[in-house]
Amino acid sequence: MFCGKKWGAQDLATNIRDVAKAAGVSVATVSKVLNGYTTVNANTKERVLQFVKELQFRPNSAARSLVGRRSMTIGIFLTAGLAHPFFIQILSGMEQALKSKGYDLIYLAQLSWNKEYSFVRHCQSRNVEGVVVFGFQHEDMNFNELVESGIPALFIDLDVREKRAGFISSDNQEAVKRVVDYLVGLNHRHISFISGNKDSYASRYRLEGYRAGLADAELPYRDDYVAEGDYTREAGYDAMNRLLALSEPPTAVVCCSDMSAVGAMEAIAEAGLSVPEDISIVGFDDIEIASLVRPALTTVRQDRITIGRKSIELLDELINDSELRPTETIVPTEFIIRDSCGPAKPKP
Amino acid sequence: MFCGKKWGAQDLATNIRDVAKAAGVSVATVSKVLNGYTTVNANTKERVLQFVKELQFRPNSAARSLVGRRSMTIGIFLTAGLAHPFFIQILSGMEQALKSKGYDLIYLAQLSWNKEYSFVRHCQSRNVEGVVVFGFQHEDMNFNELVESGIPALFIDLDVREKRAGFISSDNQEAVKRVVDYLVGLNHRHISFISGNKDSYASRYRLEGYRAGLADAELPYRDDYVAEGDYTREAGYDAMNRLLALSEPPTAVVCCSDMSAVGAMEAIAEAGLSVPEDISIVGFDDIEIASLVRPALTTVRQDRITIGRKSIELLDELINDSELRPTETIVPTEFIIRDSCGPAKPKP
DNA sequence: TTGTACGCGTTATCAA
DNA sequence: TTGATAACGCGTACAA
Repeated sequence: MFCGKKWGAQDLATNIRDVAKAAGVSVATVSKVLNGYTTVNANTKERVLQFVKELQFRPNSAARSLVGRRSMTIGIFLTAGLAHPFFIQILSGMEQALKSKGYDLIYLAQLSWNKEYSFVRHCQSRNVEGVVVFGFQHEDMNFNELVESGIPALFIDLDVREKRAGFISSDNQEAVKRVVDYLVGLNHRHISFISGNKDSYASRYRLEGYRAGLADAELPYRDDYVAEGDYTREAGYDAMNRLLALSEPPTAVVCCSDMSAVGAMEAIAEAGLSVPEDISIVGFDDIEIASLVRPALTTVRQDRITIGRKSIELLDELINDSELRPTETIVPTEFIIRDSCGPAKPKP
Repeated sequence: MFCGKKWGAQDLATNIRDVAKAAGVSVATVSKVLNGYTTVNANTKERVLQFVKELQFRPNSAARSLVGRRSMTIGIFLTAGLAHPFFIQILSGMEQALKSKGYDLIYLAQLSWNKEYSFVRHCQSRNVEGVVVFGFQHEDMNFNELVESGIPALFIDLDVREKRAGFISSDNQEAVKRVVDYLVGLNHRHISFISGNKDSYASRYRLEGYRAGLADAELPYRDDYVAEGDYTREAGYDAMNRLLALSEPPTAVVCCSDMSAVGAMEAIAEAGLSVPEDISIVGFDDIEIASLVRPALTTVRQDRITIGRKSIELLDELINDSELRPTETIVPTEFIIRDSCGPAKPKP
């Protein structure tokens, strides 16, 4: 059976009254000291702080958020679950900022998609001050409810410009344009694109970059050179097979993720061709696998640490300034050249 | 500036009083309905539940935990940070159990190692009901404080048997013994072991398994065949180079992680040797990379989903039964045979 | 400069 | 079977 709120035999958690008693002042004074009021005598302040330290006092956050002060809690809202290979790197970036801003991170595990459940209500019941959202589309359930709730929200990889909501993403368009420029410089004239989920924000802008790169080189845009994927290895494999079946297959392929690039390379190997001699491949993300695979993958590195850190910093601004206009932040990428690209084969 | 606790123009969060008013009953009655008391009329119960649904009422968890009821919050305590490649898979397993038990997960980001900071106080101030701990050693700071605090704790990969604390891990010893048996079956007589951090719990028991396997095959244990690593690729690379420098290098190597196996394979390739023709390699974990690398890595799969799920289930038991004796749980592993092992070369 | 007293939203006790 | 009310720990007007 559950045996009360505390864990030990007796309640050991010191509260503000213990500190007040020890320091010989009132609880109000202790509270003022802790909340940075200047209307308190330097000596008493000193004394109070000393006992706070001695008794290892930490204000109970439940009581604190109950009286209407801050809960110092940020929620994360993920469609893909915590273990998403890309998101997890973002988390490390978030850690630093969370720490320096003093937030703890709460993962609302109860998330479910049935009608009874409301993510917003869940946040409210937890007194969450703001949320980071990842893996979302505009059409998804709960989206409007979230945006309209006025809970400060920061979206990763989804362009949301609403009151109290901002977003952050890599410079997808510029990144892919640079990749195409690079391939053009290697004399490629038949360049394909394997997309991510077709209406995901990131994939859309990467496609734009692809078109811009072609336009810049005065190369025609061909529908059949764009193969739809969904960021996965399997989708990359299938997409590549479709491209190989064309009467005039591409000599270079830009993929929307490293995993789909790996899948594409497998398809190429199965077709008896080789990378980069026959076909050049470029990935996206620079996950660990990119440098492990053979040939090592030329790819676009997303600065996930910065994305994570900035997410929290921006969310913190959104929380602290209710009048802030919608913010959007684009994080530069880095082009990592390894071994999966080579000069285009001269026409036979 | 910060503008009050709520996000919108007015406070929209319905509370228990709103529900009571709407249903024409007292707050006490609503509370009883919500907490499963049977001393409430079926009709009123019905009415109350209807308005709870209609108003989308969710009890404020801060208020709830303040009055001494449960906070439904579980903390995680990691030395390695959230992005640890192994831990992240465990998280997915935890998700399911958290959801079904009704917990949310809080990551105490403020974690720091200075003297002022007390992890236990942090948990108490957040009313955390229990913690999952990963990446810890017995000697680590805060360890005693945590164990003595009486906060229910579940350790992953660390053998802790204390009041209110239990642990879970893979069957490390058995797993490695089976690997050695397998290699012996391939006629290997010179089998090395690349360890993880030498005093980590997992590495210690894997070493035991290695010794047991050798003993079983009546093969001598040689100190110089055990190379210390720390689970990383770099350490695996270095360790392998030390093994290759022996006057009688091993023909098979058991590694404590897939990443160190990858490092070892790189060292072997650089030495002009090949896997598995010259040297057989076995990894541990079966992370995604294991199947991507060439040759695909033969390895031990840890059932991370089960480890994660059981962590929460066990912790839940620890939370709900203060008299529970220390629990320990060993999760079976699976031996995954791929392409990195072959028969031992006959002596020249 | 300090202290008293009320309220935050909920649960538990006890009287009705 | 229901309702009034005292906690829970803290922040903050307002009084001293």
